Amino acid sequence: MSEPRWLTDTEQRMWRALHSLGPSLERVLEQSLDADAGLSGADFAVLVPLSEAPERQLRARDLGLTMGWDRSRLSHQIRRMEQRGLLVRTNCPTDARGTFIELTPLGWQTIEAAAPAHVETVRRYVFDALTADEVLTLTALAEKLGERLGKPGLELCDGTGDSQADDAQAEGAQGDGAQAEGGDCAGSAAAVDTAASR
Amino acid sequence: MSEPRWLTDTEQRMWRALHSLGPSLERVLEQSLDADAGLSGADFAVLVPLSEAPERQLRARDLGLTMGWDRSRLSHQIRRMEQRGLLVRTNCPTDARGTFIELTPLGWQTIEAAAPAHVETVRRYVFDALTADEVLTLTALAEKLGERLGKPGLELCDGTGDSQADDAQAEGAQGDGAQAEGGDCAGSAAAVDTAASR
DNA sequence: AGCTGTTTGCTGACGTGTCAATAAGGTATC
DNA sequence: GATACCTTATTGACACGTCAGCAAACAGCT
Repeated sequence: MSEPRWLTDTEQRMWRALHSLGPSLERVLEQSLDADAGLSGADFAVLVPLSEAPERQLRARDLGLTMGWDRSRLSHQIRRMEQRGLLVRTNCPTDARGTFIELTPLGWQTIEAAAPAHVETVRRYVFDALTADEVLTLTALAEKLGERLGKPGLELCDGTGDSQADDAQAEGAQGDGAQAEGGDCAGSAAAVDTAASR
Repeated sequence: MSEPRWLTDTEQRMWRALHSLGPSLERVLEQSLDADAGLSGADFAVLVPLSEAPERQLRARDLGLTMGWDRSRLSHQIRRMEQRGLLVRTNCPTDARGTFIELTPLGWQTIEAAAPAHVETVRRYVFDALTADEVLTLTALAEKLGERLGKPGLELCDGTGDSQADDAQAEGAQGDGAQAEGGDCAGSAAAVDTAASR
């Protein structure tokens, strides 16, 4: 095993910013969603596809596929939401295994009331900070990364390709190892990801 | 209340890509971290600051501030990790309320072994897909958004300083911990605009 | 028909994060 | 030194997501 390709200062800075972005975004959205409509992010995520579906109902299978959710997770979530009266479960006539999830009037009313505040939050915290060009740029970058991350087993694909990545900057940024005896690894760990939290 | 400022198609596309990025990233990191070292993201997040600290120990308070974690969450996490032998708790001599969290040899060995694979994962899934210019661009955008979204956990974060800046790296840890995933509302992206149209 | 494998959905157990309450040590003020 | 208040850390109850396991229903095949 060769020496790990530790991150440069520049890379580290990007990594921290990028890695902390998800939780920050999530935190803000979840909070305002709950404050405005008494919904969790998961609640909202379920309500949206249902509200868009014809008859405001979907098979549990399709709902799960749409959201990329586990069947188990969806089942638990649906059960809780059904108890709160946001939706109901009905039998699927064509497939006895299936279950239809249908929005109740309360569920519809709830998401209808929540949407304006939600979009306003998204605007205020995201789009109001970006120019039109930046939106396009960020779209391209996010989609590129998302595509790569989406493929679970993408271990050895880069060999062939155009890994144009570069390594302009030298590394060796790990200075800090000094204080820790011996192990320069302390620095290395930090180099990867001080903000490794999830 | 005026008409909500619904998202355009272009904005919606960016929103979807951006909003799904966090969960995707987390999923990949968590998975490989667990496969390579038997650690969760939270485990790793705790180990990193400890491994960098002098004497490899920190007060629970400081550790919590560094990561932007709740006291309660930290206490639970520390208890579990102590049971696994990764760290130990000792009394703080100067403040009887305090608790020192200290890395055990096993804990040190664990993170030392985990770091190389972790940084390799980050490279493969993120940096290998980006050019040097893109890294700079993404850094700027992510930092701009992150700033607006507020510091995830850390009160003192980068803006204010604090940083023990030994060397290049350092700089306050951007906590981020905050809450765990929760819904990755890919759908919510849609909702922001779709529910709007009607 | 029977056999086999897959799909669909549910459940219980478990790990983790959040919240409220608790306790105890410190600090300020009178 | 007694009072009130803040800080620090822990705990238990609860909500949520993941996992393994289950059962019923479908589909394909002989």
